[in-house]
Amino acid sequence: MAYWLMKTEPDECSIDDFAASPATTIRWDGVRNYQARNFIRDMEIGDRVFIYHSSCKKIGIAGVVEVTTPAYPDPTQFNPESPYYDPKSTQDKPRWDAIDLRFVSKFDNVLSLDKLKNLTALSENPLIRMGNRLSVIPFTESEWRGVSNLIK
DNA sequence: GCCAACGTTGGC
DNA sequence: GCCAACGTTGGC
Repeated sequence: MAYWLMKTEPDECSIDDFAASPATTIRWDGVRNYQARNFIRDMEIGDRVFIYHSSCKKIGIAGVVEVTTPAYPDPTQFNPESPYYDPKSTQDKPRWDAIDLRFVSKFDNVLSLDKLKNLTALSENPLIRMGNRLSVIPFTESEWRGVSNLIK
């Protein structure tokens, strides 16, 4: 099992959307960055994912979800109506992948970026580096544990 | 709303 | 294949 962090603007999709229907999966689509896509392709069923709320009031990690499918072609890339439409994608050669996620837990309080910056376990993690724009970030087990230890 | 960081595009 | 221009991300 591997560990990850995915960023989202809570207006778009937040931990509450997962918590609202804990038995249902939500498709994580619209990733349009090659590095992030490659990480999505590495994901496996059962992997754990921190949900990170960005560009909002309470910036930080809000909870945990799990991967319920292997990566598959992101349907929004084929849809001209979608903001994520990519005219260069074809059914034969899709460029972008999506994944399905299901609720695991919501933190009582969002674990603030400030606290994450002060966590030694994360000192090497790109999340806390200034100007970092990667929306899917792999976590080592010790990074994951370091964050999880702050929740309790 | 500002602006630094940085990925992507496109002309050469 | 270089690199300037441009667009987007995301914290503040």
